[in-house]
Amino acid sequence: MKNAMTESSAAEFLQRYDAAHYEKPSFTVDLVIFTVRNEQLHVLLVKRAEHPFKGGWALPGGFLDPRRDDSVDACAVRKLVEETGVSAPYLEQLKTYGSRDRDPRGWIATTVYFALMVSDAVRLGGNQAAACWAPVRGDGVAFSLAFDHTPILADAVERLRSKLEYTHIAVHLLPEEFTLPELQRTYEIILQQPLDKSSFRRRVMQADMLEELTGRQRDGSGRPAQLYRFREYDRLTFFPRSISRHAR
Amino acid sequence: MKNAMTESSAAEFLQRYDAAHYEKPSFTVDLVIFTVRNEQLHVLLVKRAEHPFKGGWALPGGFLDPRRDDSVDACAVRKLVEETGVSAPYLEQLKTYGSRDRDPRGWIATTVYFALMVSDAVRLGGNQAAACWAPVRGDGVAFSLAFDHTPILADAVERLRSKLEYTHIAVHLLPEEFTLPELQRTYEIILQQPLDKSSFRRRVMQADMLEELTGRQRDGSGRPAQLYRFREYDRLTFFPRSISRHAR
DNA sequence: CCTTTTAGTTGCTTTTTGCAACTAAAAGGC
DNA sequence: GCCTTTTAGTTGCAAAAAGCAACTAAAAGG
Repeated sequence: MKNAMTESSAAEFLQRYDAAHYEKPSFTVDLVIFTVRNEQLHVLLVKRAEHPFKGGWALPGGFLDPRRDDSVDACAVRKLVEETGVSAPYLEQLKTYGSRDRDPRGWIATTVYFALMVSDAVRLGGNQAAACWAPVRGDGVAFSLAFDHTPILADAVERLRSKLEYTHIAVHLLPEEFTLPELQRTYEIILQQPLDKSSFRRRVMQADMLEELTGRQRDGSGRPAQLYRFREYDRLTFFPRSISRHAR
Repeated sequence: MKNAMTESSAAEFLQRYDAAHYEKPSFTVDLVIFTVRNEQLHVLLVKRAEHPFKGGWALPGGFLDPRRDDSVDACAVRKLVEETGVSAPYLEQLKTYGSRDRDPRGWIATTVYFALMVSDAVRLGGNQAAACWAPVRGDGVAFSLAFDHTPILADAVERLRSKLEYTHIAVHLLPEEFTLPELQRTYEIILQQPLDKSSFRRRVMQADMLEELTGRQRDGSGRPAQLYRFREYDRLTFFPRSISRHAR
């Protein structure tokens, strides 16, 4: 685009670049994978097979490999598949944490993603490591985690609750077909407060995001519930107003 | 904490770690610095002094230096001061972008922060490089930017608008003392739509975040306006409902 | 066929918002 | 001085939205 001289000096610069490169921090990607089972929010943890924190529980993740991973997002997807066998749930970048002290191996930055999935869909331990679903109480799990994973998990839980207030993401915690009472229960479990049935239904129906599966119902111990499917799995839609504030 | 054998094997592991380390991507921190001046949202851009994209406009930023920077956040603060001379405005992490292609020098990840500041407070060009405030129209600036900075800027603008909908962050674009019409104007400029005066004031006053500076007023061409100060500069508070949706 | 259980609706009250008209306090022209 | 213009700030009411509770609906089980 520019003249020949600029082009050649750019080429020279790039050639010399390797020699002059900055000292680099290490770079990892970690995952906070949420699911709801047994009426409780759970997070996926793995037992560390190596030092540091060998034998301790941690968020799944690991080093980004510039040869295999085309991008940070691709690395997150790769680790998600390795860990759960699931390829396309809801996956969103949370935040990047990096400092000199957070890992005894040195200056390491980690980009953390959070994922939502249906617990049945997951096949644990594909990565050879011991893994478990740990119930989330308050803003974390009952036991301590490796590295700075406890505050990271707390951030993820806060983000999840906050996004639940004004978006539809909870549908990603349910199978493709679900009922309105199931969806409401999911919100209640994560927000930790009961919601009014009629207000909840009004809100969801007005958002016009659900498609009624005509004639399909789910049986239970009472009247069968109508099944629905989420209309646009990719687009994230917003409620004009937060969902709790005035719970019942 | 564990037994001696575990301790010694951990020490050994850490000693051997350097040899076995992964190939690392390079790591930079970039800034999207917003201000409002002349009734328009502006973003700070710098002219690149070196290849690649030498002479082109880009978001300010650069390589993280593990020897100087204790953390990614600290690196962002350092670059903010280098670029603007301002140390403590509103600074929030936006997102991390990283891939093989986004920079001709190779696999580089960048963590992008976005900052809000009062335009008068800024002293440009402390970093020797040419810098300018570029007006934001729609979701970006009128000319093309280096690297993938155009979509990054679009993400930042979207995040700014979205946060304005349900938080108080606009106060950080104004000097410490400001009037309600000034605050409303700031919202209108960024959201690109007129807001109803009475609804706006009700909303802000109910949030109870402003402190009236009794007896202090700002003169203009009409009735003088009451001056206020934001009460809690650190805490971010939420409106229970988004601000636009039904504009006037 | 009566009770229990859960789903789903309806109607009314309360709260919140949108809107427009109103008052208030200054400046400037005449 | 007073009238017009300009911008700040308030008030009152209609419309919309949400909370709440009582209602109907559809199944299962004894």
